Amino acid sequence: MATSATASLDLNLQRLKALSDEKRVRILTQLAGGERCVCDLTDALDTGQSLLSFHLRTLKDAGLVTDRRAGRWVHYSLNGDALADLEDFLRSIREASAATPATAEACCD
Amino acid sequence: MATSATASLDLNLQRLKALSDEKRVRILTQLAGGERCVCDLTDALDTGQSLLSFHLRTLKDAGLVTDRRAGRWVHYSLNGDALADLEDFLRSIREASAATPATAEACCD
DNA sequence: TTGACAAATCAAGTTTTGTTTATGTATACT
DNA sequence: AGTATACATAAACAAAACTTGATTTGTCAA
Repeated sequence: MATSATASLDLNLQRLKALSDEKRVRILTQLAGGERCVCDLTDALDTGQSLLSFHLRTLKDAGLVTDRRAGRWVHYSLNGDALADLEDFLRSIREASAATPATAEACCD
Repeated sequence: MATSATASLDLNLQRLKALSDEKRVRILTQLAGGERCVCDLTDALDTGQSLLSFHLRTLKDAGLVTDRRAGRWVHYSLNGDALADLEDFLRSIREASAATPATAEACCD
């Protein structure tokens, strides 16, 4: 068990919601290649600046990305720890499942 | 690298969407405790039967759960492989991120 | 200080998604 | 057969999310 205990169910849910949009997932894969400023992302994702800003805020509120101001530009980068937390959350469900006997309680017999 | 290559980006996205609802996450945590029939889940989640059926279908369409008919009852159980695929997908993004040099290409200097 | 540029915010409109209610289908029991 | 139970589906509605366009904030350069 790693750091998953640090992320509450609500936080994990917020992060899952943040990842439930294609554009936001694409943003993350872009950021996986390193820090990016918004102007680069608008080019890469072919999206309006305002819309991109909206999605970046969603990701930032969920703690999945961080931002850094540099002059006129704002650089975004991926927060790997948040992703790791989410992996741990999913694993905890999966491992609980694996631990249950194959023949679980019959529900209504 | 495990089985993640088997799940396309679209499938991973569909699964992330399926996990972006609190009730559906709670269903999964219930199923982590073993196979459950719908009637048990309605009790556990305090949700109408119809609504539960809707959410179960969403999970099933995403491949996150499987169902098994037994007489009048339908038993649902969690598909651990699908969760594992999702973990691998998140990890692949995270590890790509970790592999990039700390000082990435400056975007607009 | 003025103008230009990068990005965020706001206020709309549109689309998706979740919820409810009613109905349909399948199985079991008598 | 007929009835009851367990679950799925359909339509109508409500709520949330996404998208767009206009405006605002912050920064830099002349």
